Amino acid sequence: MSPAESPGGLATVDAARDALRARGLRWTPQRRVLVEVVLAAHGHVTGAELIDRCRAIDPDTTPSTVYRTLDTLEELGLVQHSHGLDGGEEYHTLPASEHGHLRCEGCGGSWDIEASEAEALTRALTDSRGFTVNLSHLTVVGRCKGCSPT
Amino acid sequence: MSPAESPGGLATVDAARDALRARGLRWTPQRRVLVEVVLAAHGHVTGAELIDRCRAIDPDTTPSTVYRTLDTLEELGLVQHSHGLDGGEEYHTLPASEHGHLRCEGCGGSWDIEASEAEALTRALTDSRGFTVNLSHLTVVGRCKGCSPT
DNA sequence: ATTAATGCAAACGGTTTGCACTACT
DNA sequence: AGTAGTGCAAACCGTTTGCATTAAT
Repeated sequence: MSPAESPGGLATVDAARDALRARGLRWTPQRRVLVEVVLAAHGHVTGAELIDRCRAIDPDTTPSTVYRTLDTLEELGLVQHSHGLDGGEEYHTLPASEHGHLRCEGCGGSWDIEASEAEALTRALTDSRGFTVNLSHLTVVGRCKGCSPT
Repeated sequence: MSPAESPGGLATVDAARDALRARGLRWTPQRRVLVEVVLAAHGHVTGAELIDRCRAIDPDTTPSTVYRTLDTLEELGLVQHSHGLDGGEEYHTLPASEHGHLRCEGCGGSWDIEASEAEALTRALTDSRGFTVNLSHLTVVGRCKGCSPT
């Protein structure tokens, strides 16, 4: 058995390799590069960004391979995507705890919103409408302290 | 003077015409069509959608004109855009009150979130981080009552 | 040997641009 | 007459696809 059943996140390169192989999928150099890049980013990155960073490691990186692998990783629950300020897709590793994102329109900064922080909202919506919030898809846009409207 | 100073929203075709002319901008047939369509939609519509609906009225509608006019209308504060489930741009008229959106991943349904409903969240973020939420850019994704995970 | 995955190149969809022309004021 | 706005066509960007080839198992 593995050291510990990961709660779903992409914790290490080895975990990704194991997860893929466990499903009869293959572990390739290209996938290794992408997984490394995704892990190193531990934030929110667009597909195009990921391609660039992969190319920094392997200049021969191909878009189709990256996108296809991202799809695969998402199916395995190792990464997830949401949408950024410009509406573009953004990928991020699935961390131990589900969380939302905070984006500043001024500086472009990004922070996590913990479940506890969003609880007031999620509970309000559940109570009043029976609506279940997908926290990891939640992006709150606005202005951070430093970029506040004077 | 106008009947009533609109609080910013796009209420009628005439209001749009007046707002444009007040800035030395022009009122054209194409703009009239788009404004009619946007008003009729009173929901969230993508740019592509708007183009289609405009074409239903005027088959000669051109994408560039629509997008350019949407930009103009947004500058005037008559419409605003946010992002949908797929990350695509969605336009909507600026209603009297600022509000967020609720989107169901299951059925694609869309509802408004009133300021009061989101207040718990906005206040929490303001208090703890000095972050000012842009409510009209807020889209909460999840599952509605009917589409709830069994 | 099997078949998953890659690389290429082309297509895609929505949006944006440059430029000459049109038409609102 | 003056200039904002239009229409066209081409470019753009990130993403997706088909297909023949390569390589992990």
